[in-house]
Amino acid sequence: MAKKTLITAGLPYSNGDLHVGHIAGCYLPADIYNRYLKMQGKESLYVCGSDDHGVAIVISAKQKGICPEEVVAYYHERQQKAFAGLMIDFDHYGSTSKSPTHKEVSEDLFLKLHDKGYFSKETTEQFYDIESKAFLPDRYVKGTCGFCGAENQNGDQCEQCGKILDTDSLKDPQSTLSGGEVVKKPTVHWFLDLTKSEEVVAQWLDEADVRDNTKAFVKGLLGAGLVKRSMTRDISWGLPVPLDDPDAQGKVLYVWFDAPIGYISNVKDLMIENDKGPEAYKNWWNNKDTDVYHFIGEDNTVFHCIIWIAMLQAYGDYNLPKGVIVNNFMNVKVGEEVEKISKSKGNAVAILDYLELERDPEYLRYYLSMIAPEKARTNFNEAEFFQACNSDLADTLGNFINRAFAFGNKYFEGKMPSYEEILWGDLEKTLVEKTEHCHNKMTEHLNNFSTRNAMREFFEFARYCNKYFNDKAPWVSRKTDMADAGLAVAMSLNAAQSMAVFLAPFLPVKSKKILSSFGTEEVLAWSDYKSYTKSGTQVTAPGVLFPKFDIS
RNA sequence: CGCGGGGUGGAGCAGUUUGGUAGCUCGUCGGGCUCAUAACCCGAAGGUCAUAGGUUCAAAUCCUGUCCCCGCAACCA
Repeated sequence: MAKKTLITAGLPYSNGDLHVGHIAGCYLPADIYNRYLKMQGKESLYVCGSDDHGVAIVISAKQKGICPEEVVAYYHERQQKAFAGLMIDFDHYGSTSKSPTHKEVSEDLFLKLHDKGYFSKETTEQFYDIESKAFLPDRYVKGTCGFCGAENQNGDQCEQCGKILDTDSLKDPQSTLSGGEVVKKPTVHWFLDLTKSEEVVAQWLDEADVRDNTKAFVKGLLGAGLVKRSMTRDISWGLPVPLDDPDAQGKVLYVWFDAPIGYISNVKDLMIENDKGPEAYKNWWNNKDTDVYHFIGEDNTVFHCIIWIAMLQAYGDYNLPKGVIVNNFMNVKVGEEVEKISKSKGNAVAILDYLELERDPEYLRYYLSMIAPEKARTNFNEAEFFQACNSDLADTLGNFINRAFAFGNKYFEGKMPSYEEILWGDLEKTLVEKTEHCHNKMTEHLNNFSTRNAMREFFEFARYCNKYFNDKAPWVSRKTDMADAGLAVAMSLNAAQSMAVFLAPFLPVKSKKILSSFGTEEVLAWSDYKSYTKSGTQVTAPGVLFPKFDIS
C-alpha cells in the first residue's frame, strides 16, 4: 500500500490572536509541505483545530467578565479568519471544547492508560486562592523569594536570584488574580510516570525525523531523567476526569494531556463529516502505512517529543509520529531593538492587522518561508519585509516574467515561438540544467522540511533567468536573427512555467495566475515542471504579478 | 562544571555534518543595456570568519581554553 501522510500543526490556543511567529513557526511550513505532497500525487491530510481548555482561558474569561466558552468562540473565529486569509488550507479545523468526539477519544485514552497502570494517584500541596476558591498555578501567585528575599516574585522562579520557587520556598504568597490571600492546601492528582517511558522515548528519538537541534535538546532532558507529571487539574473548565472516584470530582484533564489528542479526534471528526464512518480515522492513526508528522513551535517540544510519545506508546494502538518538526520562535525588530513578540509590548505583528491593510497574503507567505526560524530564532522586521518583497518578488521574479511576456507580445504576437532542442546553444542547455537543478534542490529541501532553503534555491534560479534573458539580448537579435530572439522568449516563458510549478506550494494564487497565462487551469504535478507549452500556442501576459511597496 | 543556540566585509544571512581559492541579498562606487515593475546584467571597494592556543601539507569548518549575546531549566498553551 502506498504511504500516506497525516500532517498536523500545533493546535493554537484560543486565547489570543495569531501573529507572524505562529504562522512562520508551524502553520505555514505544514501548509507548504501538505501542498507539496499533494502535488506529488501523495495522499495527505492536514488537520488542526483550536486548543480550548486550560487555566489561562479561565483567567482570561474571569478578567473579561465572561465565560470561557465566549473567550474560546471569539478567538476560534478570529484564528480561522487569519488562517483563511493566509490560505493556510486545513482539511479539517476542529475545536477541543466543542467536539463530542474529542471528549470521547480523550476519555478513552485516559482510561486505557489508567487501566494499564500508567497513572499514580498522589496528594500534593498546591497554592489555593481563598477568595476565588480556586487552586492556582504557581505563576499566578506572587510573593517573597525564600532564598534571596526579593519581593514581588512570581511563584515559579525568582528573577533576582534565578532559583526555582515552589510552595515551600515562596513566602507571603498572594494571588495575582484576586489579590487575596493564598494558602497551601493538599489536593489529589493523577500523575503520569514518565520514568517508565524513558527507553521508549529515547528509541523513538533515534529513529524519528527530528531536527538535530531538537534532538540535542530532548536528549539533554532525557539525560537529566524524566519525572512524574500530573495530568489532572483543579479547575472547572475542561474535560472532566472520567473516573468513578470521589477524588476525581471537580477535576479536569490537564490541557496538555487533551490538546495533542486533538490530532486524533480531529481526524475522526473529519472522517465522520465525510460520511466515512466513526472507524475510518483508524486508516490514519492505526495504520502503519501512514506517516504522521507534527509541526510545532519550540515551546511544545517537551510535550510532543516526550509526553505525547509516552502517551501514545502506553496506549498502544496508535502510530507514533514519524517526525516532529520543531521551528523556533520569531522575534520582531523594532528600530534597533530585537524583542520578543508580545501583546503587552504592542509589537505583535498580528495577521488580522496585516490582512486589514489589504496587503497581499502571498507576500507574507513568501517572506515567512524565507526567514522561517528552522535552526535558530529569526527576526521579523517590517522594513526588511518591504525590501525583500520588492527585490525578490517584484524586481527579480515578477519583472522577469513580465519582460518575457511583454517581449513576446510585442514581437511574436503573443504566440509561443519555436524552441526545439536542435536550436539550443550553450545558454539554453545551461538554462535547462539550472531548471533541473532548482527542481532537485527544492525537492531535497522540502523533503527536509526547509522552506527557507527551498525558497533561496528558487530565487537563485530566478536571478539566473534574468541573466539568461540579458545574455541572449533578444532586443538586439530580433533585428538580424528573429529565430534566436524567439528562442530566447520561448525558453524564458518555459522557465516562467517551471517557476509556476516551483512556487505552487508557497504562492498558490500567483502560481495559478502564471499557469493560466499558458492556458493551463489545473495545478501541475511537482514532477511536471518541464511540461512546456507547445510552440504556436497563444499566451496571455499575466500583467504585473507583484506590485512594489512604496518605501521611498 | 545545569541544558541548548549564536558571535562570518556597513546591515541581514549562508557555508561548519563529509577540512582545500570566504558565498548570497541589501547598501556604496563605476560600467553596460534599454525587452521590462526607474527594473535587468557586468565589474570594484570592503572580512586576520568573537578571541587565544592545538591538530594538519591545508581550518570559518576538527580539538581545547577564554570572552560576549540569547533562550530554556519542564505546575504557565
